[in-house]
Amino acid sequence: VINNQPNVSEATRQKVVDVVKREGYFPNPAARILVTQRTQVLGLVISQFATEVFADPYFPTLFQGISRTVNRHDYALMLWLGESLEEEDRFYDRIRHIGLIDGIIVASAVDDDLLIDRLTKDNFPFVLIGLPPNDEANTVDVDNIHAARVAVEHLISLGYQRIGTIAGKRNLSHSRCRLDGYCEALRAAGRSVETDLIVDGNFLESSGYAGMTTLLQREVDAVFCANDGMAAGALRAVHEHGLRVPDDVAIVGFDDLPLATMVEPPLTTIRQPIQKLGGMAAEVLINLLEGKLSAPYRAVLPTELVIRGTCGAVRRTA
Amino acid sequence: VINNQPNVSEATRQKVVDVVKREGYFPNPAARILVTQRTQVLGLVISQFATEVFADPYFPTLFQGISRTVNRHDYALMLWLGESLEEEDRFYDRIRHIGLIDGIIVASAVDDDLLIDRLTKDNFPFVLIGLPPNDEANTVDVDNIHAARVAVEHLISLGYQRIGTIAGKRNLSHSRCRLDGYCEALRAAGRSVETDLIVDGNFLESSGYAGMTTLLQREVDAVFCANDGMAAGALRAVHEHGLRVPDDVAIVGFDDLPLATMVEPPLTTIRQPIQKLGGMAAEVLINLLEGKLSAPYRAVLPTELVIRGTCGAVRRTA
DNA sequence: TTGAAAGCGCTAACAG
DNA sequence: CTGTTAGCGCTTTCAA
Repeated sequence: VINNQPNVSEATRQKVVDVVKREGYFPNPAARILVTQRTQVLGLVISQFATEVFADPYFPTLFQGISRTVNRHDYALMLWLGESLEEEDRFYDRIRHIGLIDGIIVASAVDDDLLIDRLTKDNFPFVLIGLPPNDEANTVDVDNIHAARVAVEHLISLGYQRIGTIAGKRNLSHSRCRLDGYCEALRAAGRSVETDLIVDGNFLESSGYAGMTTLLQREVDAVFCANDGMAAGALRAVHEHGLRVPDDVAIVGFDDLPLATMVEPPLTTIRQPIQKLGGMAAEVLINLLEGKLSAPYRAVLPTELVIRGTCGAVRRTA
Repeated sequence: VINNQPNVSEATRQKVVDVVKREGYFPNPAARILVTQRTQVLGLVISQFATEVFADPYFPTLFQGISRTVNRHDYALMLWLGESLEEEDRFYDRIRHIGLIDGIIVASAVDDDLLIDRLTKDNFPFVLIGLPPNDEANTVDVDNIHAARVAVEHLISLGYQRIGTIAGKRNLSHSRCRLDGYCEALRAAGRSVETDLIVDGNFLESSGYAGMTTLLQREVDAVFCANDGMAAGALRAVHEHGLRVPDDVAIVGFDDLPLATMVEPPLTTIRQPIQKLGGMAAEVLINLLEGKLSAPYRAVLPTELVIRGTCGAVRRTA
């Protein structure tokens, strides 16, 4: 009766339901897990690297998307934040064997992530938010290359000449793709990619500030930042150098977080559907677990260029 | 052997350890839970109201503190984000009975939170981050009243005359305490509390902006904001009105989030040890569960006034 | 110090 | 359609 099986008479069902109500009965999940071998719990893993950017609203937004979907399917969600790298071994075992989980969402993996390797080798179900690291992995992502390309093409179409970029850490597929998109756009427009105009950041505001300080010396007139946080830092650097945005320097960000509308001028940026990305990851994982989808499954969500105030109108023609 | 019991010979122990290694054996957690009645899992609940402010770095920071402590004790962490209020009933049952958890950390409860009532009534172990809602509750918090008072006293000591405040939602103990502290400081200085100078916010940047816009019309020369996000909004409003900070208007925030140093001028604010707050909550809950602490347990963590650039030097004397 | 046995609360299979 | 039973993998107790 409890599990809504079809072959019970209405009378019996009613009787049982009554007793359940009266006694406040709940099935013991541990016993159920023991026999079904299913926990109805998903694990969400944020690897070590990400903890430094963890305060970025990107993650909470992702959580909300995941949580909503997980709740709707009557699953639960276990959270694992990576600690130091040395502990990764122990970390993996804990997640995998003590974790009581049916599958894992990996929210932010670096290249050659130990976790991904192990998961793949052990054939444990997981969905990665990012680029597929191997042929078997299930992934959910946006097309970062395309999105970045759109951003930079926007800059080009407005007539900017020396377009730099502040990239994220190179061991992240997101960062590399956005950088690739930047290069593609430049080449497609018949321009050369100057390595001088590519500086490294780490997604934090401070690194955007530092990166922009460098780029300003190299006389860029526009910059594409791999996320909004760095774009905000870049904006601050431009202002502190006594220059104006977008008159002297244009800026495009990536993410479209709330802060994009809080800075002055508001940020032109690429919107990615973060919440949906999380929801989709959870949805895919659950469907995979329930056999409604077969691995490897890949989903790509659309992005959108949001034009605000950091790029100005069309200005010069080359 | 597995559970490190004392009465096993070294030889046997070694033999077992070898086999475990070789076979890659892990005890089945469900079976263990079934018999021990302990899951070694903590639940972290963020109630419905908070989801709107969830992107504020406050929560990720709290998570990190909790997660670290939880990991160190070899516990795991289950995450529950509140959904719509109508669902609260179902939500409670899920957390409580399907949740596989030994205890709960409630990160942000509103007054008369259904969850708290139920937990208390059911005598289920939990730790609340905030003010004790009843005599039995275990809590971890900072002294918000005192902290707010220090903030406003700072403003008073610098000679500001018309000091307003942008408060958070009144159904949150944090908000009320910070407002109380504001009032206390004013009264202690022999000033009257003008209700005109108290405006309501919701912890979001936008509400700080709106609140400041109102307060500017009422000609404040200083404002205490219940969090840094609103302080950033207030700052934006002041700038857009063509006024300068701190020359025309002084601002004090609360939290000391990274953004405090990212705005211009950097924010004078109250620093609260968010990560420690989370760690302490987890620590207390675990100790409670393991009988090393007895309920009700209360911890109060210290805060600190961080002076930066939004309050200026001493200027006028009354 | 070790081995054997009971039982945690459930689901699934099968007999009535 | 309903009632009974075996067994999931562990911990705990008790006997050897």
